[in-house]
Amino acid sequence: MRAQETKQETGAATRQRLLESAQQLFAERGFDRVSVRDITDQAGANVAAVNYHFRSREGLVEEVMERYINPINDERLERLEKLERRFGGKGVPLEEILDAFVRPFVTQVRRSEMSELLFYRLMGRIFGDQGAQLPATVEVGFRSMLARFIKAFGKALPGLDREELIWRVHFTVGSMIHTMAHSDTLQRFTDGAAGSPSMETILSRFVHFAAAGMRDGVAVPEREESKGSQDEFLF
Amino acid sequence: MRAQETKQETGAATRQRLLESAQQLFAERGFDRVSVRDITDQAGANVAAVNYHFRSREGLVEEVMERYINPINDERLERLEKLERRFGGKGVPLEEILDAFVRPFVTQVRRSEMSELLFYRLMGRIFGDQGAQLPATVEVGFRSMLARFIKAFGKALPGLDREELIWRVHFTVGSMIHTMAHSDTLQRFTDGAAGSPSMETILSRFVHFAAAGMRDGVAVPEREESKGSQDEFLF
DNA sequence: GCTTCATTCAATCAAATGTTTGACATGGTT
DNA sequence: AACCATGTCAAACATTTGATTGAATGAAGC
Repeated sequence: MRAQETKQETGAATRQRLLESAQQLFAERGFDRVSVRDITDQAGANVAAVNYHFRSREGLVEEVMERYINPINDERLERLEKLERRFGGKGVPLEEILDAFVRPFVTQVRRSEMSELLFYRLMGRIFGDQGAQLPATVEVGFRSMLARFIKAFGKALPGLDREELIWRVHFTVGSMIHTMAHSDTLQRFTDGAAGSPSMETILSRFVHFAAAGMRDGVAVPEREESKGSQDEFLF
Repeated sequence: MRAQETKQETGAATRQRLLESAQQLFAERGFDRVSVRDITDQAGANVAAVNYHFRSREGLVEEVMERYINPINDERLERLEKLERRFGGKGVPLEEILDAFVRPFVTQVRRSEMSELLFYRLMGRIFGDQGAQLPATVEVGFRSMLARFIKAFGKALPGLDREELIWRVHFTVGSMIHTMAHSDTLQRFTDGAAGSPSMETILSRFVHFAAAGMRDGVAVPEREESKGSQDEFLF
């Protein structure tokens, strides 16, 4: 417990190497499919090092997950608050909120020393490799951040039913995660017809796509003949 | 090899039970995280049964993956062709194409004897649990199906740059997969504020969301005010 | 009754897994 | 010097893993 904070110069080096080997291998193969020995070998460390520095394999997994996700969530909130200060009481534009939601990934990819591809894959896996449930701090942070953004989206889309809104946010989040985790697959499936756009271009495309999707049918549920508000749509 | 086709009445029963236990456990925990013994125990079979009937654990995994995905891809194509016959040379409505793309899941969930939740989770895992790469037949089928749909989307969205189109399809696919795999997570994250909509409602919401996202900025009868067509968006 | 074939099963295998142990090294403090 | 905390390491641990073997079962065909 205490050992993780009180670190010597030399010891911290091994810890760091383990962390970096781990996140790279996790990104490449997924959180399962990577053994403790895979990690220690690549880090040039002893097998026992993982248990010494992180208590258990699970502890290492959790730390890798928290390492970037928590800063990303924090930055998301900072950006959102800044926007709300800038635009005053009513109406941050939808596109700006979406930008605040996704751009922190770009900020953090630089802090990491991983390639863009690998970093985004790792991010995608954290949410996608379901079953590996999120560590408590991540789950809690993500929940409150999401609640905060749902509120902001609600303001930007006045008149939209709350349940409808939540599902559109869900679609948006899914689109984002999948884009991060599987953009290389896209290339494989389309014989390279997806081009090699810069991150900025992808971001822009995503924001426009999501904004249009979320905005759709704001004021009226499109069909006047539908009775109530939260009624089922006829398909 | 040959044993998988030539099956006796009694033998087929065990094979079937293994398949059903496997798909349920895979859906619940993910393709890793389930051991051969987990499966044989739940199926009330001997440990050797998996290797006898499916050659290896991997063989079982592949069969579970192919079992529904291939029929789904087939049904997608059938629906699309039917639509094109109905609407003639130009212009199947975007929403109809999207419907043809997602509705086959609803068809197949009935054929399976799994709960909706579990079935969709399984479908989500097949594409989401990246690293477990798709079996050859699935990969090939998916590729050609996707190419076919991209062409159809292109017709429904005239003037849209091909690369841009592909990315929007990617966003759409991601949204769909995530929705299937993580709709229960949505409930957890939003304290049940997402309601308990029927599959039909979710489908309708998804189709509208994706259609709006894909249509964004495209000059179509609906929105006259849109400016250019295939310009790069400034962000 | 005998053979043939698919199927089932207990037993066993080697390999890989995460974790623990106790010895050892090192550098700083008293 | 003695002491102590921190870190490293080879060795070993008990489980779990996917897979294989060879004997047994049983029904179908001759």
